[in-house]
Amino acid sequence: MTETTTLRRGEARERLLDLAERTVLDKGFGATSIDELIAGVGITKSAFFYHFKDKNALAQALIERYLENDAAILDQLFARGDELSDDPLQGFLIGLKLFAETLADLPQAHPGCLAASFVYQEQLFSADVRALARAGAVRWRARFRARFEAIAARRPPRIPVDIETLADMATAIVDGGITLGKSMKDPSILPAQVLHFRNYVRLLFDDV
Amino acid sequence: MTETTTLRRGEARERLLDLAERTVLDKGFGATSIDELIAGVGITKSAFFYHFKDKNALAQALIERYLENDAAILDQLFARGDELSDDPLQGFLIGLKLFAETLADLPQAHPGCLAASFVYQEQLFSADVRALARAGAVRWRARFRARFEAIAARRPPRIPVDIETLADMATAIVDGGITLGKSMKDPSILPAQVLHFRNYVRLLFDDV
DNA sequence: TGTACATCAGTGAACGCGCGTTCACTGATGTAC
DNA sequence: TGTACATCAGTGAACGCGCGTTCACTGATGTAC
Repeated sequence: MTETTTLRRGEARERLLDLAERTVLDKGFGATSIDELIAGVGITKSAFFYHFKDKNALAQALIERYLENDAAILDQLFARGDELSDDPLQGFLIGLKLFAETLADLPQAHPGCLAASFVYQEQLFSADVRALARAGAVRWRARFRARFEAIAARRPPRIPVDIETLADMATAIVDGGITLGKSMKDPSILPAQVLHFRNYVRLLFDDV
Repeated sequence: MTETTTLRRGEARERLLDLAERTVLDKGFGATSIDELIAGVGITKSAFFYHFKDKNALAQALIERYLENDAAILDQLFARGDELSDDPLQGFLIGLKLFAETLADLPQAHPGCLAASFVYQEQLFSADVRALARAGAVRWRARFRARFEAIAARRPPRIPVDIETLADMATAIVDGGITLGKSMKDPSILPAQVLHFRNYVRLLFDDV
């Protein structure tokens, strides 16, 4: 496969991003060298610098793509949940279940959370990239917060809870589940954690 | 402060570990150079290699020390919880509250989870170090699993849950809470997440 | 339809720097008798 | 208490390699007229 095949327009860039994402999740951004990326894609180093002005620009493109992608997935799953129930709580519980199932159906373990992997390498990145990574967490918070406010407006929780930190729990449990699953090399950990979070929401807001 | 002061026996090694831990949590193991560590401690590079046969030996010492340390803290807090109540559930709930308070009282944000930071840099470490990091998660699982089994033996949970994944939830929420807190630069996130986990345990096993 | 030009997607060679690691050597401290 | 020796905790200089980055240049593709 050292064979050089001609790439379609824009394809080299996509391939660089794909390979970089996998590699960064595997060994971190700092340990991912431009040399190994270009070797994997089959272009020269100068071609890399044609697509990205420096290594930080790669990080930026990587995280933008990652955040857009997971926002789209969550939008889709929770929209489907709301199609199946008019009640905001039930729709949300369905969405969470769909999310857990989606994660469980992934052929191999979820490769990792790119944003989380950046958190532990902060000093490697420019301020823009760090701001972008933080914006990811802020978006998750806003998404779940809005939902929990709608749920709590209909029915108060069984015990008093703070809505914002409850929203953050979604982020924390997904990130923690990914990390633990990666550490234990057990792909079933992440979906199981999502279902525990779902249980907690049920116990808080549902009659059970 | 470039002043060279004589170090007590074994002190240079400790200082290397202290500085290395902070630096690794800040920017990752790969991005932490031996040069900056020795500059910070005030010894030469050769002295570093006197204390650690190579950089991986530093990683090994770092994670061993970290795991011992957090096991000791948890032992102490949950032992105190059990002193204050004979019921395994109540003792555990007290322990979790003490844990959240301890985290909240830290002067600055919890600097990070060393084991988690290693997960995203796997390829940098020898197999021994990777095994050691994984052993940390296994120990947390065993600790919480034993406790939940004792709790469930007295009183069944309100809804059926798997004990092992519930035990893992402690690890996931702490790790996720640390990462999110670090990302948002908000030290209150981690203790709040621990308290949500505590709520979940209460809702599962307590009359509320 | 043909031609001129702009843009796209690269090539190839060189660069300097920082990194982890090695090696021969050394002064201070601790221990045995 | 004195001396011999071992161990501890380093020093200083050199190493080669891989890294990200720069620069001048180029062939293929797309667009305007």
